[in-house]
Amino acid sequence: METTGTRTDTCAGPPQQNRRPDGQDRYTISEVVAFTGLTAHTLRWYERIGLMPHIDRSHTGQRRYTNRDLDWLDLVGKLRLTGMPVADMVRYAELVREGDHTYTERFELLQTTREDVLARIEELRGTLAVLDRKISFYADAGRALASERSR
Amino acid sequence: METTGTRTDTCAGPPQQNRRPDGQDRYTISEVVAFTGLTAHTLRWYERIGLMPHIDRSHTGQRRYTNRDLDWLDLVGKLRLTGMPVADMVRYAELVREGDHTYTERFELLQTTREDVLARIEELRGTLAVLDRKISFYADAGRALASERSR
DNA sequence: CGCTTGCTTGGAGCGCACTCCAAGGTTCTA
DNA sequence: TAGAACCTTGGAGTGCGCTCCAAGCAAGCG
Repeated sequence: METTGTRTDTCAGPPQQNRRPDGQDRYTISEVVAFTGLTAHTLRWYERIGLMPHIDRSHTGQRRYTNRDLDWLDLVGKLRLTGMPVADMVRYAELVREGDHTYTERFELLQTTREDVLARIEELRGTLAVLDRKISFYADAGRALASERSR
Repeated sequence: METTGTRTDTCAGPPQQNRRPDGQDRYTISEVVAFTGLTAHTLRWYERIGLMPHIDRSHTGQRRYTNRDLDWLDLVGKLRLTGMPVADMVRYAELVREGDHTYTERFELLQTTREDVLARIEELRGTLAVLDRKISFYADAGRALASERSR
């Protein structure tokens, strides 16, 4: 049976530790599932579309992830939260693979993303203001109804 | 030809005015497209899935939106920005249609949404911190490379 | 009157990000 | 050494939120 989103009982949570020290960091896919909250399907899919660096294999061909891979997945998770399309993340991954001469392009991509995140936060603040107005309206209406009932 | 996302040249922008005063507020679908930035397809689809209140029709059956409808679409737009699923918005619309006795339920739904938005903002802040760290890393690397080149 | 533009409908299609399946090989535990 | 649990692959399927299509009616204009 495929282990799919098993015991991530509580929600996402902060970056899980329990990592092994560098040198003994050869995690199976299901360990990475436990670390990241992603499914094994998604991890393999990320690899297929070029979102992952080359992943080590055991002598029988099973994936063995490293601490570096986990770090990368942390970053991907963060970028995902910003709403960045997977295609853009793949672009970034390609730049990383291409080597040092892509530093400026990566820099620009990150800065654009940063601006997007700031804009998103502002949008959400605007929405929060609207929600707060509505909520206080309903709170007032609720109080009015309650005093109506108690009369 | 279907008018689809015509002259919303600049980006979303603040809530457009140019509304007509209440009483003469009978907008065609293409006017609402101009106001909201949504497509006519999307507006009809919103109606089909129950996300809109009943929309007035002209004597020949064409939609005539009111200022109230525009207000509702503004709210929907804000909620959409929070990532709230359309199904949840439909639920909220149903509660509104069902009348006053759903006040508490609406109140709770809005409060839950408010919490979600706050959590989203916090997530984005976390991502921003990561981005800033990476950006300053690349900025340093860029400077190092520049001084390398100038030697 | 014809022409263009806009609006109507139900239903089909699309892009994204997964999500799952089938069939088979591997690894761990008792 | 049996059996359960886990891993592999390519490709197909899913759910969401639109997005578009075809065929037809309606309104304004020269």
